[in-house]
Amino acid sequence: MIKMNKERSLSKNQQIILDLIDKSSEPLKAYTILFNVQKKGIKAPPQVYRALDKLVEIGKIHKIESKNAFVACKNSNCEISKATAFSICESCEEVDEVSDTKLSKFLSKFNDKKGMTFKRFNLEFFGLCKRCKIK
Amino acid sequence: MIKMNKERSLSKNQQIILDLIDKSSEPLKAYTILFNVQKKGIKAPPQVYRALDKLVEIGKIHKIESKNAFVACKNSNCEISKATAFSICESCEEVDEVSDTKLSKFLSKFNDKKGMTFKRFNLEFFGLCKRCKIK
DNA sequence: AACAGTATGTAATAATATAACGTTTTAAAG
DNA sequence: CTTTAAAACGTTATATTATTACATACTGTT
Repeated sequence: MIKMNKERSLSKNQQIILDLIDKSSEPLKAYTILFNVQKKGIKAPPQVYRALDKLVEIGKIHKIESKNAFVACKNSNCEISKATAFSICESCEEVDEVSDTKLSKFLSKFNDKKGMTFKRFNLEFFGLCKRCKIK
Repeated sequence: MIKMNKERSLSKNQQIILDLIDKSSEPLKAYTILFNVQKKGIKAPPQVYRALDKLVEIGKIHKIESKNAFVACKNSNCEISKATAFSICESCEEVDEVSDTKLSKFLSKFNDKKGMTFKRFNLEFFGLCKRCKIK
């Protein structure tokens, strides 16, 4: 395995699965991933879930909780994702990562009244995308 | 003229399940609910999921997406929940509904760069609660 | 009473995720 | 180069979460 600069080198299964998610235009579910990588030798759910867990952990992908599906991180230098926001069209199901400095600053600075310390947040917006509004 | 808050009357199963969630101090999962209401005649998953769907729809409960669990809405007059935020302790698993005017205003006003119109959002903060920080 | 909409009960099954095991590979230190 | 510990792997089985499908019953109008 070739070790790149500061880049963490992914294992074989992790790379196969990241490649698949990366080139997908939509969030992929674990079993969709499984079916699509069986020809590459990944045959069982734990192999997929383990790679997904790791990829999430190192910030290469994010889980869309409301859909149990995974998307590649668009912020190429995002290593550990602690501030994620997504827009989800309820009509066409398109999902996009929202990257807005004001938003992430506001939420990262947000302080709980009850004294909790936040390490991480996940925000999901639902609505209609430009195209679906017209229809 | 008095404008009545059109109270929706809940069905039997909906009421049983709402009561259970309401008096719970923690988010409840669908099958935990099922086991706890079997003595009341609710015997199968679809009965639980149908009631949950309806209760979510009318804003009586919220789903904590990252936990596949349900909590009662604390805003007693919240009819249709379109702006939800929760704090989740990663140590003790305590979940609280965050109600902060600034936060909900900021997020409700948030405009997507890509022209999406948002109807609703769900925000989940993760961290350590007061008590767990001390330990 | 007739109708539409909502809710119910039930069986079967689909979809999502993890446990538990032993083995192999990797990276780094001696 | 060998040792070693951590990480990743492969495999089987099973746990957990959620839905489909269909028949029946209840509720509130007209």
